[in-house]
Amino acid sequence: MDPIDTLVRRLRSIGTLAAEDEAALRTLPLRLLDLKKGETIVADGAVAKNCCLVVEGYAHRTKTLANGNRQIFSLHMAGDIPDLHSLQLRRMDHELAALSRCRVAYIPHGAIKDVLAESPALTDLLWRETLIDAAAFRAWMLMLGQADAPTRMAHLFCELFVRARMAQLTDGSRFELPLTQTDIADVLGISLVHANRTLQDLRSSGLIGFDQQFASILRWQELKELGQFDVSYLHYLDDEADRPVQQKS
Amino acid sequence: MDPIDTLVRRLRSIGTLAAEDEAALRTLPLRLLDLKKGETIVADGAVAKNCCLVVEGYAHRTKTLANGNRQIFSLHMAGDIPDLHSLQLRRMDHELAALSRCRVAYIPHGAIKDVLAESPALTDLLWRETLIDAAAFRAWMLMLGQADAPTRMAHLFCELFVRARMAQLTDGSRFELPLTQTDIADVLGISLVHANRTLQDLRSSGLIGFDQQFASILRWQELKELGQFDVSYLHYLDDEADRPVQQKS
DNA sequence: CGTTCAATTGACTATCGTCAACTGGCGTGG
DNA sequence: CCACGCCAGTTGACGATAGTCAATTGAACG
Repeated sequence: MDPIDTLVRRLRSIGTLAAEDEAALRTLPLRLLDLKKGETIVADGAVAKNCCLVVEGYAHRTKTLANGNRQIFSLHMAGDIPDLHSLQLRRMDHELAALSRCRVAYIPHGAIKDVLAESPALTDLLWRETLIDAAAFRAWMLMLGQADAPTRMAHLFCELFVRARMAQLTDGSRFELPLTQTDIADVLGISLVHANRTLQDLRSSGLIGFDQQFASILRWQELKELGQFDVSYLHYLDDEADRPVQQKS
Repeated sequence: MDPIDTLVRRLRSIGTLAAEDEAALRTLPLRLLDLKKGETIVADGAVAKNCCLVVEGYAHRTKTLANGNRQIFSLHMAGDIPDLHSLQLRRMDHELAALSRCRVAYIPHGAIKDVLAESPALTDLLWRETLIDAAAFRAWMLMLGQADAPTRMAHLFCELFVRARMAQLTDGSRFELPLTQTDIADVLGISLVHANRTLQDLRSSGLIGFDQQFASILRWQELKELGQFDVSYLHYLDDEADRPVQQKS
C-alpha cells in the first residue's frame, strides 16, 4: 500500500482535497521505517523535526506519571499522522510509540511547510485534522470522567471500528486490533484485572469478539448504546460513518 | 480592558506576534455581550459562524451524557478563544457556556479568515493556540485516567493559577475563581460530596485557600508535587510560567 | 420571609484497585 | 529436543477510594 494513498484517503474522509493538493502531497519526501512493538517513534520532551505518517499497523501516544501509571491518549492506524501537531508545537509533551509491529513514513517539517505555504486549502485541511484529534480527546475525557468501565470499553471498540472502517481496514465486522489487555487498561484508565473482567463481560454478552489480533463487532446497535457512542465527534464528511454493520452470515 | 489587548497578550505568551498582525487583529469587528452565569454561548450541535473571545470572567466547555453526568472539558479566562476550533469544525460537538457572569466578544468567522488569508504567521499562531488547547486535554486525560482525587484537584489549581498569572489576572498568589464545588467536581470527574471532602483536605493541609470567588496558592511547591504538575504542556514561550510564587507577607 | 442554591456532614454501598497465584503459549538456548 | 523464562491472560480474595442517599445549615435574592 502506498503511504500517501492512505493519507489521501484519510483526508478525503474529513474534507475536500483538490487534485493539485493531492499532487503536492505526492511530492513529499518520505523515509520509511519498520518498527517493532513498543519502539519509541518520538520521545516525550523531544524536539520534532519530522511528522510521522502511519502506513501499516498501529501507533499510540502515551504519557507516564511519576508513580509509573501510564495513560494512552490515542491509537493510530494507517493514514493517521499522530504528531501532526509537532508542526506548531515542536517540543513533544508526550511520547509517540509503535503499539504493534508497524510501518511509518517520516516527513520533514520543512517539506510539509513548503507545501502548506502554497495552499491555504491544504493548510485548513491539516488544521482540521489536528482539531479532530482534539475532539477525540474530549470524547475520551467524557468517558474517563463520567463513564464506568463497561461503557468506556464499548466506546473504545465503537471508535476503533468506525475509524478502521472509514480507513478501509475492516473485513465486514472484523478488523485487526493488536492490543494487549494491558494496553486496553491503559487506554480506559482502569486496572489490568478490571479490564480483563470487563472484557469477559462484553464477550459473554455477545457484543464483541476479541482475541489478541482481531476484533469483531457482533451487535453494533447494542454496543453503541452501551458505549454511549455518537460518531459526530469524529467529524467525517458523509454519513457513511454511521451506517449499520453487516454481520457475516 | 480592551478585548483585543487580552487576546494580544495571550498570543504573545505563546508565540511571536508581528506588529502588522496585531494591527490586523485590531481591525476585527467585535460584538460585545454580557452573560449571566450558566448562559449558553454556543450550543452542542450548533453550527458556529463566530468565534468567541473571553474578555472578562470565565467560560467553560462541557458535554452531558445521556444519564445526566456532565464533564467540564476546560475553563477559559480573559484572552482565550474557547471555540477557535470552530473555524475548521463548524459543527460543535460540545457546549460552550458562561461559567460565571462574564463578558465575551463575538468575532465573525469570515472576518478572521480574511485576516488569516493575509498572514501565514498569524495562521500558524492561531493553529498553535488550538494545539495548546489539545495539549491541555491530554494533561487532563492523564489526570482523569491515572490520578486520585487530591492529585487531580491540586493539578487543577496549579493550571488555573499559572494561566491566570500569565494572563496578568493574579494579585500575588491570589486570583479570582468563581467556581462552585459542583463545577470543580464536574471538571475532576468526581462526585460533589467527594470534591467537597477533597477540597477540605487541601485547605486544612494549608496548600490552598479557596472560597467561592477567590483562590490562593499557599504552598506552591507542595501543591505542584501533589498535583504532579509540569507546566510544559501549556507551551508558553518563556520561563516566566515556571517561576516561584511570592506569598503575601 | 420563603425559596433556592451552595456547602457541609454522616452513614452506607459499590465499583474498582491491589496482591497473589496459576495457566498456557511461544521462543530461545543448552 | 526439551527446559526454561517471559509474556499474556485468568481467577480469587481483600481492601480502599469514591459514589449515593439524605439531612442540615447558611447566604443570597426577590
